[in-house]
Amino acid sequence: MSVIAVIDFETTGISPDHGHRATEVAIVLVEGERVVDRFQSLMNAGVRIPAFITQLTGISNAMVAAAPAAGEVMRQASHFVGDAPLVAHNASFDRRFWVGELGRLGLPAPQPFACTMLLSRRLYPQAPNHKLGTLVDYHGLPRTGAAHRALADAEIAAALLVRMQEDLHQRYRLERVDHDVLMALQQCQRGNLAAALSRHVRA
DNA sequence: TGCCAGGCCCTCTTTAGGGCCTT
Repeated sequence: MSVIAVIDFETTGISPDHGHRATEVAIVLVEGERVVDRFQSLMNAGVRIPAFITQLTGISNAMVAAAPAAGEVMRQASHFVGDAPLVAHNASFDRRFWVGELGRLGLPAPQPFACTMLLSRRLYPQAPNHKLGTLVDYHGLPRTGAAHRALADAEIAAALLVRMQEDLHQRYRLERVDHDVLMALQQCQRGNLAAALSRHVRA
């Protein structure tokens, strides 16, 4: 059974192109409907954390100063993910930091990204909104830690992914819900889910 | 101190604009 890596970054801002850096990364490996492994670390990128980010995440300059260097952590994260495809909530954000931080080390970032926010918009258009915190309550998913910390958010995104896999399996009688199915669903037009998934339906 | 983005999606659209989502 294929493994999917669910990733979440905490950062100093929203744009690596403007010098913002990662402060924490967490990765949860999901196999089928089970979490089989976890990776989490603060990292020191040598930049100051704005006060409002500390207020949001609880991650302070002192915490990051005592953490391993960003390069060391990202090498470990890259090794941990390996060839597994990635999933994140609002993946365009985490993908930029994944590519940006690995790029600083001269490391490739070839993994395809699927996005639980885009998938949620497809699957649950009736949800109040598609923020991670809202979807936790909407689906009654367990909270495993403080929001806006990397591991807690990655665990929640992984639980959301499993819930989506279960719903896809039931709604569309899919043989298996792997990363290819998620990408097909993500890229299809709204209201056209069944057609997009037809080649994955059990005979 | 306050600001800095980008991809997706919807609609009073497509020769555009604005909301959502992430930190």
